Amino acid sequence: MDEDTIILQKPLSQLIADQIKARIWNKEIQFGERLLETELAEKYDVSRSTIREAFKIMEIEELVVSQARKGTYVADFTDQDVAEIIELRTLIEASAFMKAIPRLKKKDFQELDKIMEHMKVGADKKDWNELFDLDMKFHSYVVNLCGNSRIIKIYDSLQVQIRTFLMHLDKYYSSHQSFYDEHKELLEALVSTDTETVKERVKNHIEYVEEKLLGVNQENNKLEPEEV
Amino acid sequence: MDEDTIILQKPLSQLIADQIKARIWNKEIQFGERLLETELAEKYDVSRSTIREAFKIMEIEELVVSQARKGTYVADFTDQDVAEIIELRTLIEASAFMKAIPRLKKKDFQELDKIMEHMKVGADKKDWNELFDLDMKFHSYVVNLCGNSRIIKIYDSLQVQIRTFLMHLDKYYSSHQSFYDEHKELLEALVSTDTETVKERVKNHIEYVEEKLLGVNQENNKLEPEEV
DNA sequence: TTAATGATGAATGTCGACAATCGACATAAA
DNA sequence: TTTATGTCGATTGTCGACATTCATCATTAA
Repeated sequence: MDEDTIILQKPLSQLIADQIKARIWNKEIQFGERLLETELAEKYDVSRSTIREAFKIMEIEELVVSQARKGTYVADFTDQDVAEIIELRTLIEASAFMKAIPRLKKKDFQELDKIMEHMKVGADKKDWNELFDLDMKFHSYVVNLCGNSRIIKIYDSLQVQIRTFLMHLDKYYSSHQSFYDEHKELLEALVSTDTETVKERVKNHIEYVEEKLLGVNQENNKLEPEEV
Repeated sequence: MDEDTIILQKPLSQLIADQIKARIWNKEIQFGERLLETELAEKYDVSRSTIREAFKIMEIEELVVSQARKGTYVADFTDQDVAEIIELRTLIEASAFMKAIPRLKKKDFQELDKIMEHMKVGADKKDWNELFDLDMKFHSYVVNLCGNSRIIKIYDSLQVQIRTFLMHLDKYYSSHQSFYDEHKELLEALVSTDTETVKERVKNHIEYVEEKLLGVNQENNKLEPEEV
């Protein structure tokens, strides 16, 4: 272990789960890779029980999959998985955004504006990592206003999954600037408070992520790939 | 424990989770009740580790909620929770049904017809328990055709939750016969394969469950309550 | 050569015990 | 009486060890 500070209050298993999650994001652990209880227990200097609990936590977040007596594996995001996640996200987010519209107060727009300012900086710095963080913040902020804790929970889980497979791509079919512009348009739709406009823009926005970031449906797409 | 047959192949923790779930359905365990690891370990004659694992399994199904160092509690379905679950179900099911329509084959309709026949028998016997089982089968069958494993998973979890709080009501604002009729109409809509018709009927159907079974929005409802 | 069988090591499932923490009650101070 | 503090039992968190199951590979028979 890097540190042995005595923080606690959170269970060790939760901390371990966070560490493993970070490792996956950093590509130190690959998709589909098997996670061995014994090995990780030794690595983090904790017991196997603790690792097991950490696995369960990550299983709830759908970051790992475990089969009885077959072991625990990091989720493997095939094209099929990505398509499923995006379909579900579209469904959930379009609905949540529409429910959020009438609840948007002045201070909410101020908050969203602030995120957009940071995103502008991130775009100038061409920092995808920061842009993705702000992207998550932006969308989560609106979805959190929908008032349905179960929808919010599912959405959070989807965000983690999306973030995870985005981190594992080695190039994106979009510029940092247009990523910013996309969110700017989405915000303008929200300001209009017109449900149909918002619904359309959310769907377009997610389509954008699918096509321009992931590069799927490239046969219909003439853009030149940009390096990250 | 009732039996000590040596089945296995499934982890003990999974079997324990099933048993506890059954106990909740049978009202032997109340909503919001605290589940003590020690007590259950003794009751089922297993170690606390096993009970802990069972809790995690139920947590994934959202049947229990656990807070670090505060314990694990059976989910408490407040009116707010029920509203959230139904909202989510409407969203998910309407979408899944529409995606399922073009995939419905002859043998699928035969299967659904068979379920309806059983439901007719259940309605004649005025057996809510059986009707609810068949209701779950009917809806799950169609949703399973949608092709998105994540949507199916969420739907399964919702079914379990709905089934759970339905079992805890002591009366329903609907007759067994009209429960059957509702599904008959839903099936006819599917046969028509018209997306808009199906979408409408799914929403009406879930509204029906909400109003006629749960008795919410009774101010707009002149029906006399029927005993179970 | 191929398929079936059996032995061996590795990994998961389960266990009981100890450690850390929480909640409730009793006691004391204001 | 009310609030604060300290003790103690109860409960969860973590641990290391044993039991069971799985996967691999060598061996053997066809």
